[in-house]
Amino acid sequence: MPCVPPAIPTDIKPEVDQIVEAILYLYTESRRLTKELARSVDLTGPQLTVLKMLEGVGDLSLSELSERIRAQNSTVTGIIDRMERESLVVRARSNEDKRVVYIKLTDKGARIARGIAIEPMVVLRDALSTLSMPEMRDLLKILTKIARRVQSIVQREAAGNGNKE
Amino acid sequence: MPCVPPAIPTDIKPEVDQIVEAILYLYTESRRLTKELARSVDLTGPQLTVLKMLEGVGDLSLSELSERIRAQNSTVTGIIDRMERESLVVRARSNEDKRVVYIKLTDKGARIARGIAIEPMVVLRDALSTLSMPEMRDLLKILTKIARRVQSIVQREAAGNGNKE
DNA sequence: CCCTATTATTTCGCACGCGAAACATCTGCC
DNA sequence: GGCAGATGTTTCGCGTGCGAAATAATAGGG
Repeated sequence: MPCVPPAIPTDIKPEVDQIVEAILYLYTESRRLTKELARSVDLTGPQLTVLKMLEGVGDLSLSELSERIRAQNSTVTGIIDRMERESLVVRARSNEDKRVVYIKLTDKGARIARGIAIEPMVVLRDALSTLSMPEMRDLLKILTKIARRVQSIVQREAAGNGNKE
Repeated sequence: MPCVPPAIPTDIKPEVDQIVEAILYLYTESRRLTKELARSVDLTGPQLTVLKMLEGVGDLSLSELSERIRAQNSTVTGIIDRMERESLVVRARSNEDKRVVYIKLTDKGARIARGIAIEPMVVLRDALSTLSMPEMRDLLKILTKIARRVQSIVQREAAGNGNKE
């Protein structure tokens, strides 16, 4: 029989399940809606995210972009390929370091970005903004706590995989 | 400047952003980790989810399954194709209604499901279970509130698209 | 200066994930 | 009984999304 370290205590299981369920719902539904809205301006969800990101913070290298939208480089390469095909962005090789590629909005891309009122995860944002300030702070505090805990687990995991001498 | 109907009030924007950021982090990181763990038993993330679901609630039609794992039928068809290829599940046409297909675990599938201690979204579950009971209740209450709000927006959206005559 | 390790990006193969259209079956209504 | 519309599933095409390997360029030690 395999080793089973964590195993969630049964007395809190229902609450945990419900919370997970709620987070899954919020994430998938918001994502779906955003995608649908993006489609009305001929963009995909990730493309909208990239467009808005570049509009907000300016040119980014492909790695910086991947990190910010939480995707692998190989994924972003594909997204940028398709956006370049649509003339929404261009790739510009850096002069200082010829390995890095900067992604820049074209005029067309910038124009479209300006014209779009849709932010990624709109529905979630709208729903959140109906909360009272104390609720919002409570929520943020608890989520931050969970995130820190997840982060520590992730790091431990990563370390475990790395040290395979 | 274009018309921007919803536009989140600027005074709460930073909080909203941080909350969205946190939820995105929790979701993507948990998903990634689960996928990685699933890989150690030669399953993908969705396949693990399906396996555990069938183990927990028994046979399901393809539609029921899609609904429960929050995916389109066409997506689940593909997942089941691959799982059938690996002899983890079988399709069984219903006798009462020959349109519906029941997905059943094979012996092999059931055995593997029993042997796996990994639940979908493990990391998130583990992190959640470190919260105090009041924190958990607060969190659930607020998330439920948000989810209801999202749901009402989604429904309004759906109605708007349906009535197109 | 050169060789090696590192870093940035791309390529490849595969598994989702979706919407639209096709297909099969069922239901109700005549 | 027959047919029109509804329902369950699959097919198709396309866009992510990932990890591993390939490629290109830089940095650092000798």
